[in-house]
Amino acid sequence: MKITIQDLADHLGISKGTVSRALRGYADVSASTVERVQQAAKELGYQPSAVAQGIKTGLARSVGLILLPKSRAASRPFLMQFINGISTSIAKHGYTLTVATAQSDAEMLELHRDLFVQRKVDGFILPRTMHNDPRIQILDQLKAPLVLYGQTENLTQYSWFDINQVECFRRATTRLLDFGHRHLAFLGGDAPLFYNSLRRKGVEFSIREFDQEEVQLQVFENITTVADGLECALRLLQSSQPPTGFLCALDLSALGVIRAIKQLELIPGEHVSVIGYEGIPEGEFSEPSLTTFEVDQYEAGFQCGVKLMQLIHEKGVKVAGTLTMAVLLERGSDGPVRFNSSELATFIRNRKRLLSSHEKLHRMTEKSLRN
Amino acid sequence: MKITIQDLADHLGISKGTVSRALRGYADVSASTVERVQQAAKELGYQPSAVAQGIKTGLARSVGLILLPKSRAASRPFLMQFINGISTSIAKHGYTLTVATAQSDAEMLELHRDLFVQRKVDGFILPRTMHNDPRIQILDQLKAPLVLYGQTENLTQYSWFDINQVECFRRATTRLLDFGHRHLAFLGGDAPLFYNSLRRKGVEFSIREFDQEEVQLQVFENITTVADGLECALRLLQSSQPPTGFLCALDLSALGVIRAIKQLELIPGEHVSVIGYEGIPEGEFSEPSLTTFEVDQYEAGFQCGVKLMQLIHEKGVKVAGTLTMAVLLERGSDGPVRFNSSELATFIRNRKRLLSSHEKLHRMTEKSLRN
DNA sequence: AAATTATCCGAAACCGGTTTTGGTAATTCA
DNA sequence: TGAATTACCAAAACCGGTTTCGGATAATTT
Repeated sequence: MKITIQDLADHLGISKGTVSRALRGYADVSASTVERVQQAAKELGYQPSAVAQGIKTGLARSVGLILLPKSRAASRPFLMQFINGISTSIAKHGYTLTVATAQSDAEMLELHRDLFVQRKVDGFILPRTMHNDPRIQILDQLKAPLVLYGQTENLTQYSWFDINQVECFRRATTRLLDFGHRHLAFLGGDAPLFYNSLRRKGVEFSIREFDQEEVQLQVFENITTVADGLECALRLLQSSQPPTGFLCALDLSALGVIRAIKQLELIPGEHVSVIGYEGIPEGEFSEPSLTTFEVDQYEAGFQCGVKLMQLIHEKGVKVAGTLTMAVLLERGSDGPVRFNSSELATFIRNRKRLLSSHEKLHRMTEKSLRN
Repeated sequence: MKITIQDLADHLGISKGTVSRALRGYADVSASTVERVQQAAKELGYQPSAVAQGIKTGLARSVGLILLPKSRAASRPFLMQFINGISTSIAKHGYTLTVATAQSDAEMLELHRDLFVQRKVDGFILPRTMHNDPRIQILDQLKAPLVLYGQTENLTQYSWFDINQVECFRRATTRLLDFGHRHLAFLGGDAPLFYNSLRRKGVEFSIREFDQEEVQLQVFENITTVADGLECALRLLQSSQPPTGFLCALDLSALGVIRAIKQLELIPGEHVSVIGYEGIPEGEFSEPSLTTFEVDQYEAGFQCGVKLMQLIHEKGVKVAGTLTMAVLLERGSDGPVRFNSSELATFIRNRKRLLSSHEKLHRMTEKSLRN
């Protein structure tokens, strides 16, 4: 059924070794033979079996990406373009992407080991790096090539790609400070993941740089969904010292904050400012649209793929990290401070008290409009 | 470095053939030898190379899934759980998932052929089936096992899995008709994809079933994003015969419709009803929350994986299709009709005229509240 | 014209497994 | 006790490629 190199050799009346050397571009094959072989290969639709090639070369020509779908909220938006980027860059080397999912941390580690030991993949891309990432320890032991998407401890030993998240959050924070905000809240994401400390560090760095004792910062962690952000912001805004500016580690939580602000009948971007991070599509359609840093996930995947190909093919290549910037999308969810924290607290309290009468009024105008 | 079957055989002082037969469970190996081999394999961490196995068995033990990221909007939400489902079901057979992306339709076809001819995958899962899907033609030619996620022409020849979308949209439509709606709009999705005709068929079926000449249906196609839905609904609602009920092939467009309704200062679920399909997370957090059919993408992927494993392993197995239902999430975006189409048109016209004065009034109350 | 060197290709070894074949020793049966 | 099985395993063939080795022929040099 499927045509093999032997079939091709028989068809041409030459040995299969010569066919192989012709197709691999060895010098000791005459130009005319190379021509004939290539021609026949195309005609008969011959392509060497990757499996058979792999046995001699020791390479599976595949790259592993293992996902943990339980952390659904955070990994959903970035996935498609990230996969696209990896796939596109490694395709140039004849590589494909092997994607597997694990239901637990333990299973994830096993999967990494098994996939490499069984030679189903030649290396890994590790997204969502953790503090003292256990995946790295295992793969180091196996001497498996790996590229990190994100940073971690002992970075000089690895190839990695990341957005300069410290700088992003430094800029975001400085932006709010320049707008006159003095009471800020940082809603962090998944605590065990390395990105979280980086983003927080950026916020703290900016405040220290600002050199003002008067700045108040409240820090929270594990705010990863819209619901989390909504709940957290509702609570904070109704406290006695509400923040007037929210720095959110994730767009999803920022959308929740915006929702909370609107629920309290305040105007996001006027009464309270919000800045997110990641650039998910929903942010564009939110009202007001979300000011955020847009991360190019395609590019991230692409670069990770390039680095992994280097590690696998260019022996003795030095590992290297790359840090790029995300683009700040200045949209509608932030702006100059209108109230300071105390004024905001009063405003919210009053508004709350008047809410019932306001509702009545609103219903009245509604009724009058209908008729 | 990596331990081979020969290493293991040498270590045990037996031939590699016996090691292989012991591990593969052949009967002509003594129980004690099997025991010794398994023990040693575990101790030395030996796992057979999938590449080397594949050369003799002819199987790569991988399944192909090729994505077209340009159709970003529609494929984004379902991806993660779908991949998870496939990966989980095929893992039981030692299979992994090979994911590749194509930038064009032509490249997609090439990729299918190449991956199979190079024996990088043993079969394919084809999501987002099209009318006269060209992928199927190519794979049929190669006699490549395939499973469709979705339906198409000549279905009896293939294994497939799908949601009964005709029934979903029949129910959705009947629901709106029962609510008293008589002017409906169907916002279809990607026209070349097969699902689109199915969903439309469900709508038309319900209306025919209802046996009323008085029902008005407007049909649109290629409404695939929030922006599309917003634009289309804005236009329709401001026409002389606006629909009071929207049936959306995709949640994303339904969210756009909701936005349009709110932009016209109408209340979704009261003045105008909207029903979506797919059950994306955003629908839960929309205001009002979106009435929609929740599709279990994990289950879909899982079943596709199961069917493909059957095709590959159980020779002579009959192809089979499976049709399941999605769950209707009765949420806030639909309800009993308040105005008929003409009344709604008048209402919208009046409201528009009064909008400026309303705005003034609103700003006044706003000001009064602030002080 | 003989010696040397290039050119080109067939033959064979090899990669790491699986599967078949065949032979020896132990067991069962007559 | 001898013949026929049976149990077990080593050896070898094989899968479809790659790569090494060596030899034949043609081209060049002396």
